[in-house]
Amino acid sequence: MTEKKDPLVIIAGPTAVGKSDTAIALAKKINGAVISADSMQVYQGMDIGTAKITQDEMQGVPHYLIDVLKPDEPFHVVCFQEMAKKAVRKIQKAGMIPIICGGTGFYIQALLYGIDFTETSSDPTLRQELEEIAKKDGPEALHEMLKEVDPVSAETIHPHNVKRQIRAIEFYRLSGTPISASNALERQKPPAYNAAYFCLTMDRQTLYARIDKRVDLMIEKGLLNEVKRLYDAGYTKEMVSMQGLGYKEILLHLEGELSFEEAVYRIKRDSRHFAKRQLTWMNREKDILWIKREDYPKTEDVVQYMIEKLAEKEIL
RNA sequence: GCCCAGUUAGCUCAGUUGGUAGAGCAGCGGACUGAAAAUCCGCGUGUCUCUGGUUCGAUUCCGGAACUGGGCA
Repeated sequence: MTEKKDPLVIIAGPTAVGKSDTAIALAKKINGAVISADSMQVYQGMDIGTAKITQDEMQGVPHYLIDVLKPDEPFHVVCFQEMAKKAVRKIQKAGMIPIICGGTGFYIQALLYGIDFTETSSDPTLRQELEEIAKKDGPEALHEMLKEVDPVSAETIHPHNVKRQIRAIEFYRLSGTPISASNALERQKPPAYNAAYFCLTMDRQTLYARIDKRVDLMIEKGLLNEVKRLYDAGYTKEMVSMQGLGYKEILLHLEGELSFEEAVYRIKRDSRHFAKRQLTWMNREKDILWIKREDYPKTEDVVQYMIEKLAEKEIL
């Protein structure tokens, strides 16, 4: 407790709950700058489907980690962590307060707790090999492999969850230690910042109605054309960016596998599922300050509440 | 008006040779530490449309009614 940790404001919550607006309103009040914690808004040319805020909407508030990559460039937690850390420092140097705003809980966790990913990297060739094994001999074959090198992970990771099994095996191959041991260690870390972790939420029905409406709006704004443009530019559904909600479905439609109607239906449905997953993640995060939109219908009320909390935590 | 077919979970439909029923989707819950808008897991009681009859017992068989869809007038 000798040195004081750097301040950090976090605004999280499910998709369509109103995070971006809140972040801008707060930033204007407290001289803040926004760092997007979003795995899709980093990509250029993906504006409508990610509900990315426009230059106008930013109202002069600086934004980081938006439009920084081309859709064929890789992006993942470690990229996020590095870039976000840098952005935090830069914002602090400018005498401003960093506001993390986004719905990717995993990313926020990685930054907040300073999870150490550096001891291993990733190995695309190995991943591919393991993927083939899963395809040929079934996911159970991978599970058998995992059991040998990391029985603890084999217990926790479901045999059908190919992605997580691959990562666990990869981790062991590269580091010589089981990922389960590393995770157990990392889990004990205290937050690396003096953070106020806000999570916006609202009644499920209202949220779902907002999601459906927002998807309709995306269609009106020309999501189809946006995806067509990306498709024509040669971006394919194998890319991480094109697995974003709204993109993968429209892509299937463009390739003739889905009617437009079905694509839209799926975007709405999967966005609802996504929102639920986001909430599940937040539910188990520690020290979250929940804000129910029913209790604070106006953005200015939310901001007012946040400022009170920030003062309590001596962030302001 | 007549003739067929249907009516079972929020939706689409199985099924019960008569012993009160189950899939997919939706919905709900959960996991997650270098793909995370990804990936994966768990959860199924509902007047079996209503109403008479046969039967120890009917959602199931028979009669009638209502509604829906199709055909003929």
